[in-house]
Amino acid sequence: MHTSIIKHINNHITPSLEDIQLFNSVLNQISVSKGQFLLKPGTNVQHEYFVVKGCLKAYYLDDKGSIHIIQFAIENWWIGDFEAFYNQGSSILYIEAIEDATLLSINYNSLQKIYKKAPIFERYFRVLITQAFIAQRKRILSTLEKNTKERYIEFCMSYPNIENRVPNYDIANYLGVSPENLSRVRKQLKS
Amino acid sequence: MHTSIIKHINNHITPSLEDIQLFNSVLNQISVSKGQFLLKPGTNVQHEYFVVKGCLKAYYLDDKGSIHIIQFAIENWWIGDFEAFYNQGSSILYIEAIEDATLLSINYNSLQKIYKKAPIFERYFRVLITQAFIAQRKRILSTLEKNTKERYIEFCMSYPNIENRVPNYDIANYLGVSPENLSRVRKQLKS
DNA sequence: TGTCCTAATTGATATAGATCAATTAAATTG
DNA sequence: CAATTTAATTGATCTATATCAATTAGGACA
Repeated sequence: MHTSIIKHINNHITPSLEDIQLFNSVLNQISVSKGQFLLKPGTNVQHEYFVVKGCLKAYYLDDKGSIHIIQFAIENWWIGDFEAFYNQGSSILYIEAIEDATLLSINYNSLQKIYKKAPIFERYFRVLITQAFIAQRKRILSTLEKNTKERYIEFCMSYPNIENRVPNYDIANYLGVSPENLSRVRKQLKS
Repeated sequence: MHTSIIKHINNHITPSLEDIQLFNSVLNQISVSKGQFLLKPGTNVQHEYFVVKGCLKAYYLDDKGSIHIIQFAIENWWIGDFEAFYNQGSSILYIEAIEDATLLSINYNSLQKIYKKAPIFERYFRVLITQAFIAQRKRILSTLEKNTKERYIEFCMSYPNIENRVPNYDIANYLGVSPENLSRVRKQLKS
């Protein structure tokens, strides 16, 4: 039994034991070490991933060769190219481990079967996506409303302790500012 | 029967006739005229709204008194304070009609009952929220990646014909730029 | 149809943050 | 643990866009 994800599920829905066993049975455990990729653009996306241990980032590489970080994921977060997974298309994102990581993967077809046999999992994923939606709205509002300093503070609070797990240039990238600028902001915050 | 929303539902799921009738039975039709508010901050959010006709905007008013537009909605879009609705909390958003509008509202408790009796609607809303999630991710990426001109073009393409329905200062606000700047950008695009 | 009000445009200036370049600090690795 | 690579900091400019102020254009309505 993959206890960490089951705990996570039980925090959101109250499935029967059979439901849990069904869900548990389709999970696969994966390890990636720091710097390795879980996903690259062009790959057909068959899986979403639950983080048991470690830290990862999902990013987009644009035409000009610039990276844009979409999401960090730490313990008990789901990560993946959600759009491609949902449309069963090919990925536009890189997902790279920032720390050695242990993950659980779930396959698209397995998930569809689960929805059929145990529809309560529709709710689980609806709740998760709703929360992710709300978090994104916060991020958009934050960009519109706040300056770099305020957004850095907000970021540190919403991803607890992440500033010690993720390089600053990644945080700067996530916030959409230059590493130099973030460095100056952090200096101000110290004093 | 509220045909426009039923058509919309049928585009996403294949419910039984009874399911449809159940859903239809809990909808209420509402009219708001241009400039009127569908929702204001502090209100307990009991409803989400489907736009039958018209155009609306949802925005947040920050501490400094600045407005930030979260979303426009035209025909066949859902609008509301999704976070507050989901948490059954009080609104932080204004929703205001930009044109005279006809809407269908659904009540939170009714929706919970529908989820129980006709769980296929869990799927309907999961799909909608997933699409909204994806659209938001695009908006975040767009902000990170593109300059004002590129984002204005992208905006016009993704909300078809909206530049003729919505004032430019609202579009500027949505994009997070000043009206003056957007005006200059539009001038460039003409030539 | 003219008056009033709101929106859009244009010009001049200010500023947050980007970029470029150099230096220092911290992590990796043989 | 020394050597090398990678990240963070600092300083000096540059630039996109904000802000402020004034003018023009459009729409709504009496």
